[in-house]
Amino acid sequence: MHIESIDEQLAFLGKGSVNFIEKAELKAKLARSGRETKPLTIKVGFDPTAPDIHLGHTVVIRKMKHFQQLGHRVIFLIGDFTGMIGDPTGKKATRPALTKEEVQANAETYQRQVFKILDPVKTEIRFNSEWLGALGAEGVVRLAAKYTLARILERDDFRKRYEARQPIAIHELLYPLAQGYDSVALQCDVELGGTDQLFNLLVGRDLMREYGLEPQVVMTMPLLEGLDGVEKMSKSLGNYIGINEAPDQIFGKVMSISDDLMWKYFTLCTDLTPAEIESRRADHPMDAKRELARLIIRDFYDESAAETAEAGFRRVFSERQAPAEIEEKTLAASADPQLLSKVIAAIGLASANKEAQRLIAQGGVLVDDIKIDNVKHALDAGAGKTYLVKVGKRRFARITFR
RNA sequence: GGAGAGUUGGCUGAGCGGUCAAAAGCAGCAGACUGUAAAUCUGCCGGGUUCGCCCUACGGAGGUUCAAAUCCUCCACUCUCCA
Repeated sequence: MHIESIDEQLAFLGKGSVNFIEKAELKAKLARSGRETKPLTIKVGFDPTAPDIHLGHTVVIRKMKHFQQLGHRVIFLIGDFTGMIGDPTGKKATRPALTKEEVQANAETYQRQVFKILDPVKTEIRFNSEWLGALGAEGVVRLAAKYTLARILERDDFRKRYEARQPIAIHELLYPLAQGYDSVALQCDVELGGTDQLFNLLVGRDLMREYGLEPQVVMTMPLLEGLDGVEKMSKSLGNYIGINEAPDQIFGKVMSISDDLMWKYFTLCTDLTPAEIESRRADHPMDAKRELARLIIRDFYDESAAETAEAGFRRVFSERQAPAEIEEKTLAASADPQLLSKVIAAIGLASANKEAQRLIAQGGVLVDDIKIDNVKHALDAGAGKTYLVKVGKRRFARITFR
């Protein structure tokens, strides 16, 4: 991709961003890069412990791609050293240190997923233990000497935890410094991150100045709310759309986000221009959302996968039919009838017998398309008997007694 | 080293001897409605059960009591103040 004017490049790169510090500096860097035909170095850090990439991660990764499209060099930095600290924005401060093998395995998982979006040729994968590990105790002390406690406590979550009398371990204070030092070591031109990373990214600027380098430009991207529409998308909250998930799963999950939130997904999870997104607002919300789901699936699979997923969705939810492929389950046959609730629990359509009873009582269970609301309903479990069981709107199984 | 405060279900957060499987909110699940797994409304939301009850649960271990999330002792962890 080639965009002639630097102002157009700036607009392209800035799409969707929240903080952009300083735009003028990036403009100068872009101009110089063009003059000297020397690509800029863009860094983004990733946690080595969670190699399952979801749509939330792709917001920043997509931005990395935009820089690549303009010919710049992107560093996918795996924070194997900082991972020992664990970014304190989370609740759990300290995480177990990973072994070299685990880090390596996670890195490979990352690569498999991340190259669905990024250009492998223009991507460099690095590990920050390379330079942070080499720092040693003395180096850490020297690095720590470059910052003050007051400045560290400017960070919002540190300040809040401090004021709320919540524990802050000393090593957590080193996290921003370590991350900032990454920028020094790599001599970054730009660092990208979520808005929650703003402080850490700015520390990188400060440290680069301290080390006599041109400070990096900092750009932050909004955090993407998950399926619940409230919390940030994360694996631990279970409100995520994983890029490795099956297309029909992705389709259904996208359709479950609220009409309001859909526009944010359009902005952050597709490459449509702001004008193109605006024009979608005239569409029926359901049609717009279907297109969004297709676009997202196409990024990670292809057009035909997107179409198949959409057809499956229409079949199950619009037409209320059983999906084309249904999981087959086999249970041991018995001369005695088997309680439906126990059967449902046994094949995993409910977590427990109690839960299955609840679902039946609430009218959420269909056997062979007939609603069963009697908790004591039992199935004839003779050999060869087979049933199509539907629990809720989207859990199906075909059970056969053998 | 001393003095005090605190630790409740996935999360936030009430309860402070029985009526507590534990208020409320969030998240989750189901139903109705629909335009979709949107929105809204309603219900459910530890497990087992011969549906009588039984078991597990309020940081951990003991104890007092007919009865403890609630009282006592010790332990662990966190915070505050003093030194």
